[in-house]
Amino acid sequence: MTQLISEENIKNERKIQNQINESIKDFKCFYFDAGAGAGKTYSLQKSIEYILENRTDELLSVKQKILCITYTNAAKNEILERIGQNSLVVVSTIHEFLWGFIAHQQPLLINEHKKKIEEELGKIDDTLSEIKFYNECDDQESFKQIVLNQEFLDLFYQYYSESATDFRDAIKNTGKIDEKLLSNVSNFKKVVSALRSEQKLKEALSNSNKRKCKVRYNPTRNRDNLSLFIISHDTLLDYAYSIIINNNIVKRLFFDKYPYVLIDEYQDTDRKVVEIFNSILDYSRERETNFLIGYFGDYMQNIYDKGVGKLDTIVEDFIPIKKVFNRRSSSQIVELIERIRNDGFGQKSIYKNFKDGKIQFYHSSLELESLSSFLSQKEIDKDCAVLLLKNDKIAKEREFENLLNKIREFPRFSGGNYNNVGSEFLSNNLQNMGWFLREVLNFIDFIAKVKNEDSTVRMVTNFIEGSTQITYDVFIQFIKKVNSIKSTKIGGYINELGKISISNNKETNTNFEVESILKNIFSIDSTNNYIEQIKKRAYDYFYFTSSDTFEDDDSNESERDMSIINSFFDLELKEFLCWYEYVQTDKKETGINYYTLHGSKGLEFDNVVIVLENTFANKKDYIQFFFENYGNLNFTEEESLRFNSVRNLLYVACSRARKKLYIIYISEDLQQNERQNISVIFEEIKSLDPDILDIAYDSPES
DNA sequence: GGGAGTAACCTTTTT
DNA sequence: GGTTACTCCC
Repeated sequence: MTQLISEENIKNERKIQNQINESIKDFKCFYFDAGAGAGKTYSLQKSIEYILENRTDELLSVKQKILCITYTNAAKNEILERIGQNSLVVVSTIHEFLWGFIAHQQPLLINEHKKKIEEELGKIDDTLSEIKFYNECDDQESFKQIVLNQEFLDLFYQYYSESATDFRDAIKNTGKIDEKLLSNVSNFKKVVSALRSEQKLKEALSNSNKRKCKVRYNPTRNRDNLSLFIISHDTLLDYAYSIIINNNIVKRLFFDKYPYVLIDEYQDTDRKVVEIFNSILDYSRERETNFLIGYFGDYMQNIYDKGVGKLDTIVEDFIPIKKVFNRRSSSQIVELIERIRNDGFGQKSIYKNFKDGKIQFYHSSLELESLSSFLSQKEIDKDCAVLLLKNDKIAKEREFENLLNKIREFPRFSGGNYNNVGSEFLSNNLQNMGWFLREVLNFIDFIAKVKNEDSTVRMVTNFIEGSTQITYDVFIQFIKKVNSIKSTKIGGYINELGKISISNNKETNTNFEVESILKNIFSIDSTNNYIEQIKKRAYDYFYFTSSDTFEDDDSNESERDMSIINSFFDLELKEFLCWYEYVQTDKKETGINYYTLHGSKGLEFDNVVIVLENTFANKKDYIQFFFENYGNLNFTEEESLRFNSVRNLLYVACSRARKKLYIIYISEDLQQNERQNISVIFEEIKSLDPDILDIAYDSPES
């Protein structure tokens, strides 16, 4: 059934776009708020097209461009796809753009960098002064000399991650450190690390005036390395902010070049970015130059801490434009998400007749034993997404749990590097994937293609050097041999694969080396003992924590503890295949898509199943807090932040559904007010507990 | 019982 | 890396 839009709503929608167009025409800055599924990106696209239709000649004659800022590369690509290539439109992520804009201002950047280093040195000073033993140290200078000695540091970092006792013993055995300084190991570590960075930063500072010194932006790693003049995302914004705010010439360069700036998903952009644009706008007004800023977004979908969220108090004189129509969902869903946001935004379905949606809320007092039996019971198998809070649970459902847990044992993913799991292992952006894991993924890609009967010959032979010369006979022989590999473990599998030999007596010039596959994928050079070489690479990757203390890794190779590496290669190949399936994020029309609630942002499905649980974000009542406090108006600032973050996440997740939405809430028992509020939002509460009749949970009225 | 030190545990996502 | 949970000792 096609959904129908009334004449009136078609008109209403057009009116909204006209409002935007008028603002653009008159250079009146605006912010456009539209709910989930309203078609924000479409409005943005139309706005760009409007400018192109009316101002192309003008832009061309003064060599100006339209600037469209997005938050993610994915969004950037989508917009580029929609508007097509056009030299008058620059579409860019905010970081990419700002870096392009200030990268060549090296003197200014170096200046910022020096300030940043000074700041950092100040922080180090504070840290040191807070630690008692160092403060009371009679001779700090000689202590410094002892611990900053390279040999000492080598030992220090070698034992850094060992238990406190082992670490203490190792340091004690050098005979250089008085035992009483080691009574608190973590403080000792803190002091030595602080002194080490202090030394490096001071060195960097004294080098900063050299000509070759350049500040560089590294977008692939979210960490500054100030002593090497490398900055990352947040620091880039800091520098850009300072440079632009304080330089009218730079501001003028900006608005002379880009008279129209449109910003997508404004709620996610950093507050500093808004302030940068505000300062440019102020100066353009001073100079009486036309300059337009338009924000497009939905503050209710701000689910990351850094985003600016609501704009009204930051851009007070901007025209607010709002769209209440929802183009995605059935009226049931639209009404539900309106209740979740509960701020009177007034969303409504744009359709006359899209009223066959369905919402069911289930409570379960125990963790679900089998999600799949729930799914099959509900007979949802098409265009469906299951949304879970944690990556752990996704790994479990997708059956690569052991792989995930093994990964977390390595230094690269444990301790302070805990967050690397997300970016380097679970990232659906292959560019961000860790280098060794990318090799593994590549290998799995090869296996998957060999195993898949639908693969073309080309898809498989792409992995083989000199593959153009392979005869069909040889190819079939090869596939057969690969498919008869017995080992179910990845290490064993690689081993057997490396041993495959293809008899090739017909054509002497056919150059087919099975080993070239492994050589290519894992960038190894010698021709034997593949698995050992690959394990060596694995070690280099998994044990390199990049905390810039492990610059050289020619640590005694014979001393390397390979036990975890070995158990990594003892994992079932199947787990790797499941992981591979998961990170290939292509949405499946049939079958079930798994995402985190966060990761579902921007997507849509006919059917959505959301599993909610309370242990999340270091809380034991993450979801409960929202249900208990729904409608509460007396929040402290902290409570309000907490409440909003759950609300926004639920809003994002629930608004993915077009037709059917199932919520499964896992919570030991429901409090009275919690139950009441859930009933207000979702109406009926059903129980998934086997021994409880549904009726016991019906809403109070019934 | 409390304080100090250590070990264990942890949310998501993007740039 | 930051917070919570445990353990040890006085």
